[in-house]
Amino acid sequence: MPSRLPPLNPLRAFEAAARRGSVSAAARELNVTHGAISHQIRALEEALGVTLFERSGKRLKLSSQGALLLPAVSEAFGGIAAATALMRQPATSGSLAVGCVPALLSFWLIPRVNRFTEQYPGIRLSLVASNDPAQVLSREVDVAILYGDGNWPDCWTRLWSHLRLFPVASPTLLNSRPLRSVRDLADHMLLHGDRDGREWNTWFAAADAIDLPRGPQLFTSDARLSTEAALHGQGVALGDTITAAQLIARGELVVPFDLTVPANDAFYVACRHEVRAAPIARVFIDWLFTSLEEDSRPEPQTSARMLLRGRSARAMDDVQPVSASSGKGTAISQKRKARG
Amino acid sequence: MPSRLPPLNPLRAFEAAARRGSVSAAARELNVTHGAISHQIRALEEALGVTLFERSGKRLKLSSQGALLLPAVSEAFGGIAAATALMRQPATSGSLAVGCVPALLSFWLIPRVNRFTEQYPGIRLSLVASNDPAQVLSREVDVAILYGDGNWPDCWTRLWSHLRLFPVASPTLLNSRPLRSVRDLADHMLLHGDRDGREWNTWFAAADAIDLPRGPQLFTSDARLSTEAALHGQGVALGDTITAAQLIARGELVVPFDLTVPANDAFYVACRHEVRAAPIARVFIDWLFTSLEEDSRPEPQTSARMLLRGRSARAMDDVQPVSASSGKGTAISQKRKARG
DNA sequence: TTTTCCATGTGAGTTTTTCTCACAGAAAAC
DNA sequence: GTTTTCTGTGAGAAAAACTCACATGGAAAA
Repeated sequence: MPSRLPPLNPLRAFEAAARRGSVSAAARELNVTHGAISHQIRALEEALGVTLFERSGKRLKLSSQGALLLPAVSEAFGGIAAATALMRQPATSGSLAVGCVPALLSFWLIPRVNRFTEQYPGIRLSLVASNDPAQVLSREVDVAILYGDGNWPDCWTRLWSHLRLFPVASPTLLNSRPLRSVRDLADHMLLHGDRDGREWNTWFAAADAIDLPRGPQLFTSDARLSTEAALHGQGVALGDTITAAQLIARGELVVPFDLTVPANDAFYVACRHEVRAAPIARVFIDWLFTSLEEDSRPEPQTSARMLLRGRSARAMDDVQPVSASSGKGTAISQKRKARG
Repeated sequence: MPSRLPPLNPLRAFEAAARRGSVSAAARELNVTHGAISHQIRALEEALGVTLFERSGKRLKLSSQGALLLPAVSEAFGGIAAATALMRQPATSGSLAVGCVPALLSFWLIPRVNRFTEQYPGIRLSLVASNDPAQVLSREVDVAILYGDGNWPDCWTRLWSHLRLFPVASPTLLNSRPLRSVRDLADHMLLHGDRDGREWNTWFAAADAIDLPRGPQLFTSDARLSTEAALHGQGVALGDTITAAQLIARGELVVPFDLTVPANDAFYVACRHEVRAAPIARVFIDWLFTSLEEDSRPEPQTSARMLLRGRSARAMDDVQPVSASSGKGTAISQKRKARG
């Protein structure tokens, strides 16, 4: 009766040799002689009763049976290596790859990340501008802040924040070409952070201005670009209280109208289950949530409401003021992939 | 510089002990002494620099660090075991445990299983009468034919057959006490294959006889028992074209009315993903589907329709003949767990 | 064509790992 | 309280892993 598992050390030698395509290279990797690898491969072939390599010519070539075995073994050892690497790794040192929606990365995370790195100097963050959930599973990133509906199977996922959308523009632009009513938007370039103008359509619908003639339009692939264009006075973009909050607070962007539109989607934090269990990931995720709370506690409530109230006194034309109904002020919403 | 992988044999001992929650049980499983397991766990803890078990009381309890490690290791070893099992196992030899709904097992699979075993004499089938999906995951059975809605997570699942229900009774019984109309059912014992009479209620509703007075009732835990009672002339049960088809074809049961009722649930074939990949499971599953096709091809279409048409000529009272709408004849439906 | 380099295979001997055995203490069951 | 069952431990035995030295053969360079 053969045991459930093959001899594991010979299996390790097989995996290294197959991956490297060379007995000598595997030997070097595992810090043993080539003879040891050769013996181990033979031992495994004998235990399994199959030929794992074709031996024709100087170098080994994987047999069809060996090719069947390699993927499962590679994955298995990969999983073990990752899990034990986590065990060896102290809670507050090591590297962490973080994926983040581009606009959020530029306008929220990057201005704040020094708070995290100062608190955890042993952690080396690697930031990736991306809204691709597949990068979580493929291990390109360890933790991701994604914009979407949160339905990513096989991941640990938690809602980070809902959003609301509203128009933003550079104060310089609005000084030279004021926005007194929604109709005045036709005099400005509309800056889209999505490719089909869905965000702006949603806002116009809520403003009962879906059929209003529009001026020139600029379409960009993500909200970071449209926001940057707005910052440069190119036109009016749709912002949200999270990514645009600091820009608004610093007066780099102003909010001409009181109307906000809730997004269908939201920001979520996601990671693989095994990563969620790692202390280094946990401290970063905890930091994300507490940072958001701190942002939404005394300061952004003040700045967002003061700001929007200022605008409503100036541009109350056919857009009605939105009742500030919650202590969190007007949450900003946005369309899927548009915040990306 | 620690190697990429921890010592693999100690890791195997850890996994077995953690899974079993017992050093002695792990020792038995791996065919070594408990002392060997104890040493190996210690060696692993030393190599990783962590404590994997809490040692308070008699038995081991997984520590938080151990709990971090176990899932990855279990999965890794599961993948290796599956891959190597494939290598060792010829396609048409070995043992396969099959779970099957009791009625289907007795009246469909057992009369046919010789066809499979004759075709694959090297395969040793083990049959279990059960409709419990948990047995698939817990490895008590390798493949299961289950009656339900097909929603069993973590399993490979494929629809095998939909069903329709209709009354069946022994010809001997009907000779002495004929069924000329639905009202005549009150003169017979109603044989239930479920505990709440839901099947018969469904059929009576379709027959516009939900309020018809009913005679004596016998409730059984599964359709095999109710069918067997019908075979013994105890009364009228609800049958279906799959489990009752052969009985009907052989004249052991007759169908007094033309009305059939579709089931909410169906028969599904289910197995663990790793089992699905095994050639031995694949040949059995393929055989199941081809056998069903062969059953529904020329012969059962003929026998089922001839049979039902015979009844409609005899008992057309207030039950209207069902239009034979498909080449597969009248499919038989039944209620969840009732076919069990 | 010959020479050189580099690859893997192999058997015997050495080292390391795995395992057994016997004893021990403690917890749990009776 | 006694008995059973559990895990831990050190020393020694057995098995696995590894080294070493020799061997063969393929491929590239001269």
